[in-house]
Amino acid sequence: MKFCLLDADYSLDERPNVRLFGVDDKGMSVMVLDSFEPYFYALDKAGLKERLKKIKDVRKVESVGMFLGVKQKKFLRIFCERPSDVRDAVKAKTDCFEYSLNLYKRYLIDKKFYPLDWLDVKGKERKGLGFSRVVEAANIKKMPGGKAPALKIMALDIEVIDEKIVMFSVADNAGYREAVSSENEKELLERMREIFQRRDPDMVATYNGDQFDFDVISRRADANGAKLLLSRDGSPLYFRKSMWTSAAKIKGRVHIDLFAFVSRLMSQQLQSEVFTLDEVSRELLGRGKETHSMEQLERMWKSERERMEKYCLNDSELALALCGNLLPQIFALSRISGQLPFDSSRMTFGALSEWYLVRKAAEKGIMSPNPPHYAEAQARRERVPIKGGYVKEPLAGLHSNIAVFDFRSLYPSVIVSFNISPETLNEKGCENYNEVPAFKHRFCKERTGFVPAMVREILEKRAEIKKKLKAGKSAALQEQQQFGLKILANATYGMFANPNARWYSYECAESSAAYGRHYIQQAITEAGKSGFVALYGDTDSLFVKLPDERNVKTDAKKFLKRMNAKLPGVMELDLQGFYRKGLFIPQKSGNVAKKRYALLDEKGAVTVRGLEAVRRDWCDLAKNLQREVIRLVLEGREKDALETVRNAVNRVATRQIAIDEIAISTQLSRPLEQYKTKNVHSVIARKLKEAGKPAGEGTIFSYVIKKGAGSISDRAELADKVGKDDYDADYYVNNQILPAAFRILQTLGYKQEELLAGGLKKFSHG
DNA sequence: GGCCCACGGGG
DNA sequence: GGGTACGTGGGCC
Repeated sequence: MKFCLLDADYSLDERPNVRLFGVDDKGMSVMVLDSFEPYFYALDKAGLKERLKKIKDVRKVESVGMFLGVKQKKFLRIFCERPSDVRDAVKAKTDCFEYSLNLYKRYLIDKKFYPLDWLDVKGKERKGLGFSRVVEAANIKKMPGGKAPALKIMALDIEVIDEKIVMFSVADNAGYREAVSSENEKELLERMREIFQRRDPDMVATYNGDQFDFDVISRRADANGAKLLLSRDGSPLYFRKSMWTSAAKIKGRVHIDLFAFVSRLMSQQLQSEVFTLDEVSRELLGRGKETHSMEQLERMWKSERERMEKYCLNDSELALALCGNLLPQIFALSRISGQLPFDSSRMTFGALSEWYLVRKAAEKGIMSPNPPHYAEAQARRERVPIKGGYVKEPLAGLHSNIAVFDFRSLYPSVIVSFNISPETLNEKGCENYNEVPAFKHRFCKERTGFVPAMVREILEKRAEIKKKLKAGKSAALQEQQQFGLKILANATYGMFANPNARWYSYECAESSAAYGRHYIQQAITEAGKSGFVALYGDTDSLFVKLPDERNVKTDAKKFLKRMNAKLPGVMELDLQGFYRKGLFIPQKSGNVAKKRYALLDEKGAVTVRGLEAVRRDWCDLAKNLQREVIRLVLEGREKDALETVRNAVNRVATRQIAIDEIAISTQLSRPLEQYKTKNVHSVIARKLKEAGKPAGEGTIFSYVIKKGAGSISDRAELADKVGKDDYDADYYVNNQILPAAFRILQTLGYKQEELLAGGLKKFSHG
């Protein structure tokens, strides 16, 4: 039988088994069981073999030669059921390695299987669990090539009112659409189970399902005593928890949380810096969604259920449509890194890079360094922070006719060009070095280090693909591949700097950053010599304009050519784009204004970076106003921007405002007793509790500041209890509207009082 | 000015 | 496999 590999796990039930999940060439669901013995390595020291014989769990020992750093050494490969336990028994006497790899990861690495590979399996076939085909493998081998399989993909979205599920919707790629609502939660969950079993998707897509939908579903199923079997193997929904994330897993189906992927791995590629389903859909699909406040949804639930069902279904449809763009990218990343789509879509850059290196090291007979123990990781964390990229402070204000350059894969090309690797750092006996600017570190030139060799492979593959793309060959697939390669290459610097990483190296990270600073500064200097005004620079990018009205394009191209002739190794400066306008905005505290700007491109699209009034603790009125002001300023309509602000002030003062527009949402992060200071949260939590409403960790509410005496928190009231005549207009003008608008307009030299009609210094309607 | 607490996504 | 991130801003005292 041939099947396409999508997912894997392991069980130790009767004997160690790796379970492979996928679909066959007819799209039928497949589970393959393959026995696989766990093992780990120990440095072969005198007497170790004898001692191992006395340890009960040890089943088999093999001698192998592998590289430890640059030296060939003898190791023992020790087969046993629980590598971590056996390692504890021998670690005092010798160094142990690769004892903490999850069994399915070990298996995929050793077999050289990559996700999305087609595998040919021979063995005993039987029916079982919720799979169309179950095979106990006698032999599995990799097949050449093969297309992506036909997968059943289903998106899911839920609606919650008063912390209870009242509605859910699904949309699958066979055209099935359904929204189900009920006051009876148990019934709702039963319907969900039934739909999962009947539609039987291979993949389930959500938007923030890890932290929200499945978390709520799991808790509500418990609360209702409902058995919620969404999986194929009869196991319950479970969460793979890690430090600050948890990942919802449905055995036999691959749950992809699109938000987890977009916010971790795609964020830099997107124009938007807000990763709401609305914004991401707008950018990737060209269509967004209606957004509603919590209060609006509550009202809809009471009186417009059909409309709410439509709203809910639309969210599932958007998630499904996003799969069209994002799944191929996730698959490309999995094909390159060797990590399962479930994992690769949730990893950080650093983790991806590390697993890629683990795989490559195994291929080359190199022992992977161990991840640090807690104390070691803590010690690494306590070192002086590594000095990061160079930031050229922006010229605050509005500028026209802008060109943006950036180094193509700055850190990867630095790592390759200067051979930055833990083994080449200050290598003894080496006479030919690269010397790091302003540091004493030296990297041997005589032999290519492991990390630079791997990064070079990635960069070369990417260059090859880009060549093919230029030749016009099957663009979509190539685009996805080069995206995956780019992500992986860029991840390496972050891995050097990550205290939890196996190949962590303070010196390598410090050196990469030092070279990076050196070359961006050189680019800034050279741009100046070419007649440009440098507006802003950060780490690997440079924003420039010409001091006069000449068009920037021809000069930019000339400069690029000159600059690239000077750069060493594989380093290269790219033209990122041209912009009609750019607004650089100073920071509130401190005087460095990095990472805060808004750009208007030649097609009229606005990119905003680093502005804070996108958060739910700003009211909608202030958030929308800030966006509008940015857009108007970029379009050269300062007067209109000013007028818009004055209008908003006026509307607040004359109470022509819906409460929804000034409601501020926030979330309780702890139980009432644990609040040390009086603030909006503790005040509202007490009120909720007194009214017998939920007020625990995670409870979200909206509030409005009422007029009257006392502190702001004293005057906070739940939004649905405040009437139009009760809100504090002064607060909303002075603490929400003006700060949001002034943040932008002060860069153009306006004074706060100019935003108020009639030259008032401070707004007060009293 | 120092501390406390929140933001991110979802409803 | 996991021993809460990360940088920043508003409100309280």
